[in-house]
Amino acid sequence: MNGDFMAATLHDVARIAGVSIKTVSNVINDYPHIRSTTKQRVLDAIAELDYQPNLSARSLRSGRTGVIGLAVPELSLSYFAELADAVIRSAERHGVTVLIEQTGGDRAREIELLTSPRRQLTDGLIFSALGMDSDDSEYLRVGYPLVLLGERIFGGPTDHVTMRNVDAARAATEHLIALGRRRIAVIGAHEGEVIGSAGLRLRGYREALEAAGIPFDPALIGYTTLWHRSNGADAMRALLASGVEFDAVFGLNDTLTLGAMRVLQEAGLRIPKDVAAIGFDDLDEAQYSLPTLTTIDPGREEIAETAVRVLLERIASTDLALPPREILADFRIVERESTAPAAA
Amino acid sequence: MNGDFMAATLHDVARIAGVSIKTVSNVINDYPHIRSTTKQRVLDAIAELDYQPNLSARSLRSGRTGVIGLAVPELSLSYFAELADAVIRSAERHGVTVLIEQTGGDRAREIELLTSPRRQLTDGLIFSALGMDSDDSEYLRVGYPLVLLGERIFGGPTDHVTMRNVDAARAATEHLIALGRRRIAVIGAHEGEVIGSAGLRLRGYREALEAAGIPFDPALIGYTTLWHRSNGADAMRALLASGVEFDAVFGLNDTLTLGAMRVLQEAGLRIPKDVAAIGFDDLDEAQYSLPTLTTIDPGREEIAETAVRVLLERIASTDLALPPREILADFRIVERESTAPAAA
DNA sequence: ACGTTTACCTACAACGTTGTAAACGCGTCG
DNA sequence: CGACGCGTTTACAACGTTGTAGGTAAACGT
Repeated sequence: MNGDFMAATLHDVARIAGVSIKTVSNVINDYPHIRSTTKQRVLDAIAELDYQPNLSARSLRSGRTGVIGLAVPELSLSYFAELADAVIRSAERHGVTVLIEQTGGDRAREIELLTSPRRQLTDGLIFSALGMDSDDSEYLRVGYPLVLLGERIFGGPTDHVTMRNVDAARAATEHLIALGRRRIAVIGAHEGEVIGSAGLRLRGYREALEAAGIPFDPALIGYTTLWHRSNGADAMRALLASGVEFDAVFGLNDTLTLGAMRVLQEAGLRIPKDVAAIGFDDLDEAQYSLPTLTTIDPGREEIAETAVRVLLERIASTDLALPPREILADFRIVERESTAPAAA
Repeated sequence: MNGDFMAATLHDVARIAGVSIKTVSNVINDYPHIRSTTKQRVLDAIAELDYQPNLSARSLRSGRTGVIGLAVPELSLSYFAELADAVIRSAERHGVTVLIEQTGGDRAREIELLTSPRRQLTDGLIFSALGMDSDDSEYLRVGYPLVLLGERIFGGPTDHVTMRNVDAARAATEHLIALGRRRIAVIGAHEGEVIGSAGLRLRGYREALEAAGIPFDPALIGYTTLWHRSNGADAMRALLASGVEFDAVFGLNDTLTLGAMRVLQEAGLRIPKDVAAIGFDDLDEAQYSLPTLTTIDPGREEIAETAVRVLLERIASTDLALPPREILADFRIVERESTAPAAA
C-alpha cells in the first residue's frame, strides 16, 4: 500500500519473513531441506509482497535466460508462421519463451545472426536455414546449443531435425499413381538442385515413377525460383501453354499447389476429375480450398516439439561432446478432395 | 587463442587497453569526453578480444532489456503473422528485438499475460487483444509501457494504435456501390456486436448504404462466429441457400472473403461479373487468388511501425503522466480483379 | 557419553555492468 | 601565484540473484 511502486526483492521478502535472503532463494528454487513452518512463512511473505524474481539478475548469476531463439526466413510465409506457432506452444509447455528473428532467407543475414549479440538473450537457438548451404556448415560451429531445421545442410556439427522429404514425396507420387494417373506434372522444381527441399522431393518423385515403371518426362517438370502462390500459378500456366498432357500434379509445397489449382480451374479443368492434385506441408489453408487439397503432413508439430525438446536437452546437458543427432519426423498423407477417386 | 572459451568482459578489455573498466564502458556508451588516442586503444582491444557486452548485466544495472513483447492471438492466422512480420522488421530498424507470445484470443490468458513474470524480459508490450472487452480496460493499467492494438477497447488507459474501421468499411461499400451494385451481401457479422472489428465494419457498411439511399436488408447479412476461411464458405453457402439475391459481397476480412469466393465459383457464379467481391486486410494471399481480391489495406505496416515507435517513445520517456494517445492508421482501397468494371 | 552425520539456516562473494563522486593534470583568469 | 574550470580518467558501490562454505542444533551410531 505504499505510494510509489518498487518491485519487491529477495531482501524485502526475507525481512518480512524474518529469514535470510538465501533461505528465500532456497524456497523459490525448491531446495529440499527447509522446515515446513519456515517455508510457509516465506511463501506468505512472497504472496503478501507479490514478489517476482528479477530475471535479469537471475540470468546474470546463473547464465540462463529461460528464452530460446527461433530464426525463420519470414513469418508471412504460412509454413513458417505455423511452425513458429507450434514452437511457441511447445516452448510454453516447457516453461520457456521464444524470441523470433527473421532472416529473409538471406545467407549473409543468417550467418550474421549466428554470432549476433542477441544470442546472449537466449539459451539456445532453433534455426531454420534457407540461404546457407552445405559449404557453410562450419558457421554452425557456435558456442551455444543450436538445433538446425530445414533441408539445406546435412551432417553438420549440430543437432538437426527435419522431415522425410524423399520418402514423403515418393509416397505422394505413389498416391497419384494408385489413382491410375500416369502423367504426373511437378510444380516447383529447382534447376540442378540435389539437396534442399526441392531437390529431395523431386528425387522422391522420380523414385516412385521408376518403381512403377513409368518413364520420367522432363516436359512435365515445372521449375520456379520461389515457392509462393504466384510461382505455382505461373508454372502451371507455362505447363498448360506447352501443350503437354498430364492427369495429375504434384506441387512441391501447398502454396505452389494452390496457385496452380486456380490456374487449372480457370482453364476449365476439373480437380480431381481431369487433374488430380497433391501438395506438401498440410497448411491450414489446404483444408479450406476448393477442392480441399490432399497433401503431405510432414510432421510439423512433431518437428517443432522435437526441436524444442532436443534444444532444451542440450541446454541442460553438461556434456558438450555429445555427438550431433539427426532426427527425422514421421510424415503422413492427408487425403482430401483433390485426389478423391472418381465417383461411381 | 586460449584453450577453452570464456566470453570477454569489460575487465579483460580494460586490462589489454591499459585503462579502467569504466573508461571502456564510457567508450561503448559514446561518452563524449574521451581522448581520441585512448578511445582508439580501447576499440582495438575490443576488436582483438571480440568483446560483446553482457546483456544480462547491462539489463540488471540499467533496468532495460532491449526487447519488446508482442502478444497476438495466433500466428497461424495470416493477419497476425503478417502483423508480427511487420513489427519484427520495424523493431529491428530501431535496434530492438521482439519476444512473441500467443494468447489464443482467450480472455483469461490475455489478462494473465499482462502480469506474467515474463514481462520482466521486455521493456514494454504491444498487445493485440481479442478476448478482453471494454469492461476489462482496468487490467490495462500496468506498471510498464503498453501499446494496445485492435478494436476491443477504446479510451483505455494506454496508447492505442488502430485502423479506421468505420471509414474503411464505408469506403469499401461505396466502392461496390460505385460499380452499380445495389444488393450487397456482408460476410462475417457478429450478432449484436457494436464495438470490435465486426461491429465497426458493419456500421461503415450501413453508413454507406444510407448515404446512397439504399435500404438496409437484414437478409443480406451473413453471420459467423470466427473469421476463418471455412466460416466464410459456410456463410456464403447459407446465403445462397436462402435464395436472397445479391450482386456484390463485402467480406469483413480477406480470409472470410476468400472462403466465400470459392463457394460462389463452385455455384457457377462469376466474379466480378455476377457478384463483385471486396475484402478487408490486404493479405498477401489476396494478390494471388483467382480472381485477385480487391481489399482494404488497413495500414498494417503503418500500425506496426507506429506501435513500435510509440512504445519506444514511452519507454524512453520519463514522464509517466503523458496522456494516452489514440492513433488511427490511414487505409486505402487496393483495386484488383474481383471488382473490375465489366469489360466493354 | 562422545564423535559423526543430518537437517536447516546464514554470511559472503561473485556474476558484468553502469551511476556517482571524486581525483588528476592542465590551461586560464583575476 | 592561487583559484577556478574543464577535459579526462578512475575507484567504488550498487543492481538482485545464486553458489560456496560454513555454522548450529538435533539426531544418530557405537
